[in-house]
Amino acid sequence: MPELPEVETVMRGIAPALAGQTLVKVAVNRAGLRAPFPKALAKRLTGRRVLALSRRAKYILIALSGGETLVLHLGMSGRLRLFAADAPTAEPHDHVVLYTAKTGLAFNDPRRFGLLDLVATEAVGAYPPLAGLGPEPLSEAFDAAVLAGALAGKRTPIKTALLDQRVVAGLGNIYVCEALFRARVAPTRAAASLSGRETKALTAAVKAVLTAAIAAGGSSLSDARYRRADGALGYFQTKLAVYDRQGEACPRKTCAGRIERIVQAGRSSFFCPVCQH
DNA sequence: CTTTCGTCCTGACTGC
DNA sequence: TGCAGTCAGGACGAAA
Repeated sequence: MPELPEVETVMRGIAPALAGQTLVKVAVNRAGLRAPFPKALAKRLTGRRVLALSRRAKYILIALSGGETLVLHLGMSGRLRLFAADAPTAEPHDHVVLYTAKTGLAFNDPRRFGLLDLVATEAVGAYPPLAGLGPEPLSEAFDAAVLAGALAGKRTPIKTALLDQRVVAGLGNIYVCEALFRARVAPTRAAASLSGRETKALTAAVKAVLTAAIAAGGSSLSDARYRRADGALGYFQTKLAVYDRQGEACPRKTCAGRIERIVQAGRSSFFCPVCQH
């Protein structure tokens, strides 16, 4: 569900409430999500100070005193909900709740595809889910030459290639569709077939759409599962050009096309067959 | 090696 | 109203 802009928004939302605070209690309501929680997680975390929060790809990293870092992934349906400690709330699927003196932070995830793990801070980069990730799309490490290199020799469709977190980290189904639309590249194109010009346009489109989405607080689609940590909805969904808009007119004013939906690698792709080539 | 496919799980929506 | 079927923002492991 959440992609890079949503994860970034959530991380920024919880950082002020956690950074510098001490964890006074950790409630574990369920043994594990995608991976089992470290044994006795609750006890090991109590008394730790939160040093800093950051994001890598779709992972939120919460660095703690004691040389360990909480690695958190929201999966498809994960949500972090911040509440005041003197007005606690509980909802179904609150799997883990972190408490500071002032606030509680619930990790809620109905589908349980999310991940919460505790890793040695110095080894976070080598932690298997993070180890093979490609460049951060908003960093200077991601440019047209790097993308071209990652796509070289790939026969898979460009849509599928961009979902591969080893190529570029943090994109998901929504923003891949949106970036391809902005770059006017058809999702069915073989990854290695893009011209230098197209690769350049695609790199710029990825950066632009992610930046705009972060500014809007992410996208909250119709099921409204994604929320900011304070409960507010993102509003970038109103600006999506193609995602979930099959049948609608292409938003390019000079284009007479209609948005189509196809399935690639088991995932929906939305695009304009007229102006994306 | 690369690429596709099924699977993990719940909830929301569609159509009969 | 009920119920079966479909689909979902992700990621992994097995299989080809």
